[in-house]
Amino acid sequence: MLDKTFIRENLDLVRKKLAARGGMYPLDELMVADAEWKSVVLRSEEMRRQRNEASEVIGKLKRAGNDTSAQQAKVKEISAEIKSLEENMKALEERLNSCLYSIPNLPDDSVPVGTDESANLEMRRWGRAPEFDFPPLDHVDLGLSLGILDLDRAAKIAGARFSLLRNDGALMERALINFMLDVHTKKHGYQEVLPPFMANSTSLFGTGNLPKFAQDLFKVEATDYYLIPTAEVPVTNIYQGEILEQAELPKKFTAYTPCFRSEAGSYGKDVRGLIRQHQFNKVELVKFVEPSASYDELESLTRDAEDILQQLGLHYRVMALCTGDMGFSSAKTYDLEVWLPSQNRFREISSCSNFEAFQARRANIRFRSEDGKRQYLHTLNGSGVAIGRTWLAILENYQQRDGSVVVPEALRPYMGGRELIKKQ
RNA sequence: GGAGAGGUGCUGGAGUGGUCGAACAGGGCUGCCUGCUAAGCAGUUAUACUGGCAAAACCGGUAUCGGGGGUUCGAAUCCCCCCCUCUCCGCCA
Repeated sequence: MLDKTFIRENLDLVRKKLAARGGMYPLDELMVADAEWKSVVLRSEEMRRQRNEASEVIGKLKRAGNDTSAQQAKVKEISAEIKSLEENMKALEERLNSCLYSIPNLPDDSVPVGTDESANLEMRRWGRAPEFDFPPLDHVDLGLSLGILDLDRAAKIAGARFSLLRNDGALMERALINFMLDVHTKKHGYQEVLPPFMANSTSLFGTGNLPKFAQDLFKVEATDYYLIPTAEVPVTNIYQGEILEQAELPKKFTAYTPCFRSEAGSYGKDVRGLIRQHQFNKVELVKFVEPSASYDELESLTRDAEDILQQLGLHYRVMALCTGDMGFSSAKTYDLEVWLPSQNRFREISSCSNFEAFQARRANIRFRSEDGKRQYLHTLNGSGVAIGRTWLAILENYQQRDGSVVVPEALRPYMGGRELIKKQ
């Protein structure tokens, strides 16, 4: 959510930056509603002032034993008018908020301008694609033949876009979770948290998932609970409504959670395999930082996520998303894309974003600066990294001619020293 | 799920219809005092929106005592609904 006052005072800039994102946003409607709202507020405040004054007089007269029925009748009228003004105000507020809530964050000046992913900018690349002297299989064929992946049974249990891992497949998934958490806590200094896997609508509003993206979420019927689409939601909301001290910043958290996404609107996309699932595991990184530090923190957060891929020896590149390809709440996003031999291209495995104060304003997360002033802090997060996609990337990149898969060295201590996954 | 207790400012904690943005204490800040420390004395100490202003300072207004609604001329205080915390019972991994 943007600051209403900022929009009002920088309308041209806001218009320009939103144009870079593409899409239509109700800026003019917002301004009109805001002006109307203001005039109604002014009137209702004036009426309240009158009521307060008159009521005080009545109190005094009554204590002196005077009759006050005439004054009371008058105040009653005032109250009636206030009530109608308030109804008007509420309607305007709703209109104003629905505009405000539908406007995305403004892209940072350093974000490349463009309408779709073709305008994303490659920042750097690490490692090299493995070369095979045999036709490489994709992770589905590998996983099925190794007996570590069972999609038919998963479909029976739940449906399409679910998976069942078995034996070393399940073990490797668990190993990846532990490996990533260890790296982020021990090497990168993040505090590990294990949050609820469901969150209420207030929390989802705070991160910007609601109200606009309700269709992407699974909601638990007859409750206000949603399955979290990412750990970003519960972890960012840890400090919802709080005021932190400047000295405690930055605060850095890492969390493992499963993630649940309806994937509405992605019918026919990535239907094969584990790339796009209704449920997947992820280790997330979340930071609460001072505004002046947030872009440096985005760089280091991205490096922290990259470190995982480097330790696993997976070839990847870092993309700066362009204005048209960024998520709703983000001011700047780097995607990490890992090499997938079966597709002969890079696929997203992590997304690292600086939200500036966009989420902090929605979730009301502030900090007290050294001069005692309260202001919104900046939030960031990034996948550190997606477990499911790492799992399949390892299968594809480390496959052998005989269909077995070499376990990356960094992962072996987490798999009882196992060096190779063979047919089970 | 049943019964009960409670949710007030940075903290503790008063306050059962008007003079309450809220006693009192603690903490914080400013000044005085002081060889140093401790103590003492005086003052000060919320947030949001909004009017005056180009802006800040400042002055004024409105709102805020878990959230929402109601009663009333007037609500922290009365009534209703909801949320959260605690205790006991039931159920349960």
